Amino acid sequence: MAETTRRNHPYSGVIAKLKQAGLRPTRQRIALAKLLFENEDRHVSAEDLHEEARAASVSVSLATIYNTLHQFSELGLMREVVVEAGRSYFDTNTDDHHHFFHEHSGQLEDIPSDQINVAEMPSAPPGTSVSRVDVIVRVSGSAD
Amino acid sequence: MAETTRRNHPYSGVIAKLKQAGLRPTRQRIALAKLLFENEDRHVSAEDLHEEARAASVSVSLATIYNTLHQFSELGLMREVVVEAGRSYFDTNTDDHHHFFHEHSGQLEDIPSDQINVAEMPSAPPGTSVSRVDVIVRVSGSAD
DNA sequence: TTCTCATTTTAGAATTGTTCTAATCCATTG
DNA sequence: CAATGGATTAGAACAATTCTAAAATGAGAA
Ligand SMILES: [Mn+2]
Ligand SMILES: [Mn+2]
Ligand SMILES: [Zn+2]
Ligand SMILES: [Zn+2]
Repeated sequence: MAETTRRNHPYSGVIAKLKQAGLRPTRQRIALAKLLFENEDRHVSAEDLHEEARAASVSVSLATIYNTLHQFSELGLMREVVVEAGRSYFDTNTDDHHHFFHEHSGQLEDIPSDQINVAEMPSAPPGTSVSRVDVIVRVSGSAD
Repeated sequence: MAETTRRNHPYSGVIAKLKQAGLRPTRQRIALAKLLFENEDRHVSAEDLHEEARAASVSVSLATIYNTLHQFSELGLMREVVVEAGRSYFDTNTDDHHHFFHEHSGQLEDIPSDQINVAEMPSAPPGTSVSRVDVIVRVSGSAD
């Protein structure tokens, strides 16, 4: 169905997604959503996406890139991942999963949640509740 | 022995530590090492430590705070922990352990490694080796 | 001791990633 | 269409960190 829809009306996939999330399908949001969601799952920084938009001749300001990434994240369409001080990554994979972080390249790689198992978690400190558990496996090239 | 040494020569503890690490025991490094290592394990940001030094009437520039935290980390005297984009924390606990991150206060709290168990780790991607595994349990106050 | 020199520290400028502002633009609705 | 509230934007502002190059200082030699 998503297939058919996409073939007949090239934009309706992301437009529907945006509307469902309660966001106006503006030119910029549609273009960014296409870049983000009509490909494989990705991990992008704001600059990455800005550059990618430019490369695709989509004119969007950096402020809008940030606005959009934050809105998409708040609405659960994607999520923010922090691995390096001073730079945020945004992840289009919203499934429960973890990450390899390649220290030399700065790339993130998914670890599906069934390939890792965090057991014997201590209980959350009094008065708090767990909002998320992140496992980051930092790897470096063997040549390093 | 550390006890006796410390009683007789108040600075020799950290001085020895610095020398052993191959660092000249300068006034600034001695003062910062005392603040960092002669108390319980801590998680500090550069600004935190700068402020703490000022409070203790130790005159140290912010540049030196950064230099020192990085040197100490590179030499294995402490380690850097990244939980929020845009701010680094430095951890005086060099044991293998993980963290609760209190989202409301920005505080880190240790989880001893025997209280958590990361099992069934996938093997590192070809050509890489694991340099570290970080588990961050993000918690928010139940009132949030 | 004093001298010497490499190491360290420093103030302030520069850089980086991100957020803010307030003017303009545009999607939606009637 | 016209009205209007939300969205976008350029550029300024901001916060954390790094850089620079000049001044200070620790440590060993004389
Ligand atoms: Mn990047
Ligand atoms: Mn702090
Ligand atoms: Zn991911
Ligand atoms: Zn810790």
